[in-house]
Amino acid sequence: MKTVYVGMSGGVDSSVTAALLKKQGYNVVGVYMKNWTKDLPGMPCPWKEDYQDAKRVAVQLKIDFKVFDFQKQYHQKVVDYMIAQYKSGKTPNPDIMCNQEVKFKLFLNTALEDGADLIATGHYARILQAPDQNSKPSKLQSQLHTAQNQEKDQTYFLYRVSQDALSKSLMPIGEFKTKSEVRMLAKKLGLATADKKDSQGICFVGKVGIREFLQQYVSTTPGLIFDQAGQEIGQHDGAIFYTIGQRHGLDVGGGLPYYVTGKNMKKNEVYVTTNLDDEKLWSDTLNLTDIHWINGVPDFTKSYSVRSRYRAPLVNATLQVVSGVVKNNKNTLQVVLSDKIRAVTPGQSTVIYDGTKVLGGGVVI
RNA sequence: UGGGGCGUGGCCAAGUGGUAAGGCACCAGUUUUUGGUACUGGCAUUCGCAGGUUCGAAUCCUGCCGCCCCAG
Repeated sequence: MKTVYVGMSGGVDSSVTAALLKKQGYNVVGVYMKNWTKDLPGMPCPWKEDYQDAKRVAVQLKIDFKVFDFQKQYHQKVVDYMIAQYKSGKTPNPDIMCNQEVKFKLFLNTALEDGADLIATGHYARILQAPDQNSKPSKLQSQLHTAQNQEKDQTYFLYRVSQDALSKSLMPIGEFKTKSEVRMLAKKLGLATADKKDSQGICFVGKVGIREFLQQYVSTTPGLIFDQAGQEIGQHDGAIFYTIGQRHGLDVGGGLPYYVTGKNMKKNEVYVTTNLDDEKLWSDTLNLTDIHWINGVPDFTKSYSVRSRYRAPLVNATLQVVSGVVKNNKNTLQVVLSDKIRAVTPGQSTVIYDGTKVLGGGVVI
């Protein structure tokens, strides 16, 4: 009997994951990852409640339950990264980093050392064993595929997970076509979390305003806001708080809404436009760095589809290596899109798909 | 101090006798395991101030205050 450690967040999805695997005959151990416990202004940390919900479900399922305390590492790998990125004017995606570093590295390794054969999470994504096209006596490889539920697909957050980690992971929720099916099953099993509201905001931290969060760690000074004509139209309280495409929070009114088109961290200036068609807001080429390929470098002569923010529609694209050979490293990859997309933002990730298969992706420069 | 114009919620702005449109911003909620976007709702008992006319005025009259433009 294989032992699987299930990351239980206290939500429905991971609760059902644990229940399903138990039913399938695994020796299931529930694990609550204690990554963040700090209250923030306007957002008390939900960890205690989440922990209790996870524990409650573990008791209902009669499975072992453990707590892994990763607070220190979460802070180093996710929070520090996030703050550093914001300071440099980028808009990072902490949850992608969390999956890469915490869930599918630290949690995986800790679980394996603790006696696990596999880990599992409640992600809406599928891990499929399929033949490696490139190997001669085609061996099986672990691939990441989009969830059956296209609406909830979470592969966007998972493109940085390694193939090796995938080979030791299970994501049974990816087979569900709708969220309500997951909920119904949870209800049928009588799980305590069946009706718990979906969580939002930064994973583990909760639904904090990014502004309140950053204010805990950086000091800011007011700066100027300029419109598309170069006219000064107002003041902001720190360029770090603003991101491309953003509309609210500028506190400047007039006739039309203002959208952020860019910013200069050094001058502490924010640039905006009232024109939704402004070319600064739309682009059909993206340059990516920090490329990560799950199953190796793909065929650049083919065309793929691409997603540059969570839940955004897929856009057809071709890939071009700008410098050097693109492996899992720092070379630049240019992505040419078939259609323009709005508000491409440095620091955010773009994920590349071949049908339902996730090839990998990179971070927008 | 000759001529002309204007003053409506934080901003822009309809409304010129019948009892305050709309947009932006802001706030709240919805959607969303990042940021952001989008959507829904809320938001002036009151129209620079003071009098007057009228059944009734932000809308007409008078005075005052403030701002802008053209003159000289």
